[in-house]
Amino acid sequence: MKMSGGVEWALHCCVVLTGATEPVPAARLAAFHDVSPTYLAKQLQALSRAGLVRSVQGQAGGYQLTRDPQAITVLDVVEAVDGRQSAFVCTEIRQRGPFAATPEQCRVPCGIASVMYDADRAWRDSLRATTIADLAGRVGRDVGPETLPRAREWMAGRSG
Amino acid sequence: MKMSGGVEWALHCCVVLTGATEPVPAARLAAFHDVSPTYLAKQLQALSRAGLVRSVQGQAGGYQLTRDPQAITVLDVVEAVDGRQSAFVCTEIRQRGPFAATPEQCRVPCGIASVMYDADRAWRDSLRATTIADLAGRVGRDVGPETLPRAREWMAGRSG
DNA sequence: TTGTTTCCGGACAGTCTTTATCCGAGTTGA
DNA sequence: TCAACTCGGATAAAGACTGTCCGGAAACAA
Ligand code: SF4
Ligand code: SF4
Repeated sequence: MKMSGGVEWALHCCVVLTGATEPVPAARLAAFHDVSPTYLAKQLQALSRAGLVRSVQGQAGGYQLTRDPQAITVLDVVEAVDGRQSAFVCTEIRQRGPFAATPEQCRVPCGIASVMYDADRAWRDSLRATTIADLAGRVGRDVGPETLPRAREWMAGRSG
Repeated sequence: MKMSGGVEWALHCCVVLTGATEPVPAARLAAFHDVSPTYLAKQLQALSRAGLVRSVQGQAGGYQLTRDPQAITVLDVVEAVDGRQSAFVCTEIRQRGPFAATPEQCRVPCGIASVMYDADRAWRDSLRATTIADLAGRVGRDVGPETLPRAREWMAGRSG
């Protein structure tokens, strides 16, 4: 029951991209967070596949958000990186053993699976309620008002 | 983001133990579900450590619930087997890189972590809303009214 | 055109958690 | 007393996650 650590990286990258006006290279994002550049690239590719960020190739290329930060939820990022399926996977053990249920009795998910899926839905609903814009606003408030412009400037610059 | 498969086994065992009047050996429970006896034993040990079931040793030993099934929630079982900590673990990457936050700024969890913890709380609340008794009732309804007494009889018997 | 910068995708080790198994300690019942 | 049966924790095998690498393709500048 452990979520992929890359989710945290991806969320941080999305927040940082909120304040960027030009495409930001993956290497720059990795240097900003001091994490493995190659592994972060993998997470960014997942985001790109999900359509959350657009990848611009070429000399001034990099990544940028495809839509308004207000239209991207935390759930979108989590599902893009960590997968879309429920944490609970039913092994259908009720169809095994001496008192196995018949396949016709297993048309509908049993009570155990239902409870698990309901909980998973509640989890996802909670994540869907917050957008990247909300996160960016809160992070900006936490870190102080003068840091964000400096970070934005560092992103645009050549070396840091 | 995958939950331990043993959670499903443990929940099934708790439901089965609902209708047992004497201690049921782990081997019997394993045979009932046709799963690895030794590995199931490990899950039962976790349940025992959490105080959900009582282990009776000796010749007629086995496992039995410690309290009323109505007083055991699904969350209790999940936390006993799969652990009690949140799926999201913060790596504190905000303290790394050229724009690292100072430790005094990191007294409180940031917005990203807060959202994750809130979602985790919603998940746990949802699991806490259902008890083992509810599950047993629903499973009994799904599987038909005549199966449960037969299963109970099989549990008490010697071989089968 | 040519060269540089950048992303993309898959193939490849290292590391950690999950899965599965074994044998000894302890208890019950005869 | 004795024997049989049980749980319990320590011990290997398997798989998933983490991290790395390289060749290819696309865009831009000279
Ligand atoms: S009873 Fe529910 S949890 Fe168990 S195998 Fe069937 S669907 Fe899965
Ligand atoms: S900003 Fe939040 S998620 Fe990121 S390292 Fe800090 S506490 Fe963790």
